Amino acid sequence: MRDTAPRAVTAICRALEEQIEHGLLASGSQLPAERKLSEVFDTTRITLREALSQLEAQGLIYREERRGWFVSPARVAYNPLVRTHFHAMVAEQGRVPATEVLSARLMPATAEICQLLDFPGLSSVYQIRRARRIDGRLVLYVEHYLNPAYFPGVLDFDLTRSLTDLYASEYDIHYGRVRFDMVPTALHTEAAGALKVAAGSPALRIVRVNRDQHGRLIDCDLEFWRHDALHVSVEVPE
Amino acid sequence: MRDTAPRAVTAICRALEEQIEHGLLASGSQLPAERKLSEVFDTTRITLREALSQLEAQGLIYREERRGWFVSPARVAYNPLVRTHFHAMVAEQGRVPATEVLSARLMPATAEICQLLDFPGLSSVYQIRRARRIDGRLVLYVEHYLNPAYFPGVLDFDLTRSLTDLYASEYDIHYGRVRFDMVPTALHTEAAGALKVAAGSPALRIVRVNRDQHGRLIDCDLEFWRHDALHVSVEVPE
DNA sequence: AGACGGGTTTGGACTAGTCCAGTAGAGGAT
DNA sequence: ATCCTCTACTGGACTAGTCCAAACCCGTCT
Repeated sequence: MRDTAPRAVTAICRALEEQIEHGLLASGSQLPAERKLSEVFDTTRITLREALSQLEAQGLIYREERRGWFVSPARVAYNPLVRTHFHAMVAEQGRVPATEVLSARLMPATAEICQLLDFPGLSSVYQIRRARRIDGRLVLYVEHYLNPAYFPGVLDFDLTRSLTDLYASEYDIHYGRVRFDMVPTALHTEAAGALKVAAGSPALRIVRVNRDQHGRLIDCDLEFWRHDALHVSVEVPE
Repeated sequence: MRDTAPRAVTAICRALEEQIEHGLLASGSQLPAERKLSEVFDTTRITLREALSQLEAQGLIYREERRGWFVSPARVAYNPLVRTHFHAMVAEQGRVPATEVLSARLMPATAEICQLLDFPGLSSVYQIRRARRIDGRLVLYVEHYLNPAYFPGVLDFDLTRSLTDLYASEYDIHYGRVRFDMVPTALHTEAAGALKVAAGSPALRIVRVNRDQHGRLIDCDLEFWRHDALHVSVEVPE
């Protein structure tokens, strides 16, 4: 019984999965409109959208707000143990990185940031908000919080660059110990807006707390990755 | 305009979030029925369910098939760099672990397993399927694949135990290098069934490939975690 | 006490629409 | 050629239901 009549949503998912796997729908290409698809599968748009959401959760397809559905490109590998940065990491994997600065300012640190950077209450921090792309697709929203004591005048530099490079060349500060915390969750409104996707889409939240070569807490990053854009790869030595 | 009339789904999410954060809905407790909630918020069940799905994506609540919605308990920390196992890890964090064996057998290795374990085609492997709980809640579905050459007769032991311990005490084999690959995705039908949740719910897929003290590939695990059950914590030394 | 049975309640799945708000492209004015 | 406006089309949000099957509770029969 179950095999002869699987639920409609499952059937639609399978059909689309198959098309994608067999390359009939190329990576990055757009799917037909929801209304078209609901006709093709002879169902309502609600049911069809349920199926699309499921494929989105799997990471097979993604949507752009009011533009349509697209086949997800391959994920990039993210290795927290390898000391690198976004541009180098993406380029190494044969993809094209891009960064844009959304805002950069000195602001009062939130309670969360105070805790992460071991600040007393009512401290100030530099906040840099950036959005990053892979092959033109927005995949990452980051908030960087820098300890102003170590980076005077940092806002005057070109913040499109890798901060790793900037720290090294301008302040002679290099990353030492790093702590990562990765949480599968959903995008909050602000991150969703920056990535031009619906709030509540699945995401991977990565909190990085960085120390320099002297063990001092220098900055932390709050990253929100599109959940289908990466896979985390860790090689643990003996 | 946007602030005076946020969309209904967002409003419902906020209301529920607030209740949960302020402890009015205790961790693990059940929410009222969908029909009740849709009355409370004066909307349809579809809209209400949309809101619940969003909170589920965030990891704030979770559902049990045909039983209802519950407030998610706290996540456990998963540190790939610390050589430990499920039971020890969970117990250390003051939670109660449990394991059940779903099946255990010798079977032909799939193409994927052959690749991971560096087997030639048409090889055999031991497959052990298990489901694991934290505080009674099903959170993890695992498939272990063991190289039969190194673990003769392994199926005769109590497979509820930690395999790490079993390897050490019965075969004098200890974990050496380990490779992790973590992918945010959705549960496939089989894993969903074992965890008693809807297929397609968000999940974290972790593939572990393990070597022993001599550098030999001994086994690999395909893990499917409920996405709201864990956060991955990595401490990178200098 | 324990097994069975039947009704109630719950979520699961789906139909058939409406109205709204951005996007993008065609065509005309400059 | 460039800019702009207008429009068709896209997804986003939502309403108002129906039917089904599993889970649960409770009472009865053994």
